[in-house]
Amino acid sequence: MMATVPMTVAGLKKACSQCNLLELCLPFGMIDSDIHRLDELVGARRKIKRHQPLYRTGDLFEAIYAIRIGSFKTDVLLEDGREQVTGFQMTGEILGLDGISTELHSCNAIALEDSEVCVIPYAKLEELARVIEGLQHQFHKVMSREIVRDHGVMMLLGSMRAEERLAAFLLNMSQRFTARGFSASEFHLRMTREEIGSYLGLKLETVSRAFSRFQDEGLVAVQQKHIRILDNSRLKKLIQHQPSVR
Amino acid sequence: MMATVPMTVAGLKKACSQCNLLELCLPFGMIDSDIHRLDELVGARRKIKRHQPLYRTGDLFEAIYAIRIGSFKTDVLLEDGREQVTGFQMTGEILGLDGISTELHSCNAIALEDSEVCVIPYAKLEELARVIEGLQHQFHKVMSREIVRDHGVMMLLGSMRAEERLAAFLLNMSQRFTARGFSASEFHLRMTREEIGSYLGLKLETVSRAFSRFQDEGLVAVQQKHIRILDNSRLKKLIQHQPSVR
DNA sequence: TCGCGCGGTTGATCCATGTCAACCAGAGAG
DNA sequence: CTCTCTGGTTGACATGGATCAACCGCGCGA
Repeated sequence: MMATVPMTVAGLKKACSQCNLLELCLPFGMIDSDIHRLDELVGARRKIKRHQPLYRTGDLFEAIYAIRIGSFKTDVLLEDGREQVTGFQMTGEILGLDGISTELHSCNAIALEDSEVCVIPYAKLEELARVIEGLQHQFHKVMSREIVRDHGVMMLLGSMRAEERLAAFLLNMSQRFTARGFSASEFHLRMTREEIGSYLGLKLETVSRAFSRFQDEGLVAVQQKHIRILDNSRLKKLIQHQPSVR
Repeated sequence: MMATVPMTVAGLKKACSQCNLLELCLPFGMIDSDIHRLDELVGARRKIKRHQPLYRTGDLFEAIYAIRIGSFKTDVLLEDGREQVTGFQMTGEILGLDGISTELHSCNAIALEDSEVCVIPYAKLEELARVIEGLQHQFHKVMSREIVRDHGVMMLLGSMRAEERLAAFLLNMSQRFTARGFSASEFHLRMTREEIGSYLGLKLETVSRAFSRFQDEGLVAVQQKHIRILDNSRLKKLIQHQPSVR
């Protein structure tokens, strides 16, 4: 059983230019001729089984990863066992940026379902970014977007109440599913209540109760991991309506 | 009254190579000959008065900034007035990375005291990064470090209790003062209790009470914004000792 | 097909932190 | 030197979410 499945060179030569995730992934916004030059960038593909790590805290950093199939969570563990989920990633999104700063990964990336990633050797990426302006710029955008996203999560964790957090989470998921051509109003969550809770800074019971309340209020229909958003606009209002009128 | 104070070309030509913040700032780790080439990068310097913004949410992104003198906070505002401080920045640290992704700044950067920054035009930075490998790499490291730092804050906000958060905050400040050649155990905070609270996801009263409790316990001596750390190791233990033994 | 176990839901109670309010101290203005 | 204002401290009380515990039901393996 190999965890890593290198592909033939022939199979890889067309990695990016033929990929249907182009719109979401690193090559976004690049001109066609440059995208063809990207094909040499992707070193291999790697399949990761559900619950298996793509990388772990402390692993040597050598590559970043673009998700082709499936989804992941990233988390940070404290010595005493506490876990903080720092993000959920879906197809087209980039994993591993945390490793650049120290050459060691600073979090764990765990597959939420059987998944597959493109391995992008970091040295080669830097090299190519020096000659393909579009790649350089897009890569910087991807990192910056991650920083902005993190600020959003801080906002969530620092200033919002439980139901606001869950509403924001659902709307964010919905928006990302939409961007991938799936339904905005009906989707399947790949993570457990506990993982959602860890991400949102809540206990799983609180997440569960918030789901139930949303259901009672007719905002969403919840059946385990299957979510149907019934009242998008009321959900949106929930987020930025101050709770106490003072 | 000009907010922006462009310097003479002569004054700028030596911007980075003569700067004593070299060890902390963008040029870190670069070889001497490259650092000299950096001198052309810094476009101007800008002085910012206490409480004034370096940039605001929605401002067009054109440059990143390296802090020469002083300190800043960055924050995100919600429509209903809630504020989340996303970070405090000191000399040598880089501001503005949030703007790359959308070409618009996505947070406010406010001076906590009279400060001065080096303006680094982003277009020029990308251009130089394509020819100076060391600059490219260091720039990526800076962005990655920001992402890792953000994950740490999420950990704080998502999984730690009030006193743990404050302890982590104090230790982080101490470590950063040390890196700048100041005392590790005695320093002056530039931000208010409310700003600390916003950063840590707490109300100012809770911050104040935690300070008082630390003082009672002999961990630190607090006099308004002046902090003296008396028992570093006990402070450290506070962070990762699970509170409930179950 | 049945039984087991994990993930999810719900209820009762507790507690950390928020809220509201009073007061205090130092800094800056007149 | 005093007044005032802003930031900080402290106390009393309220509450959102955590904790603990019971139970439920779906999916998987035997």
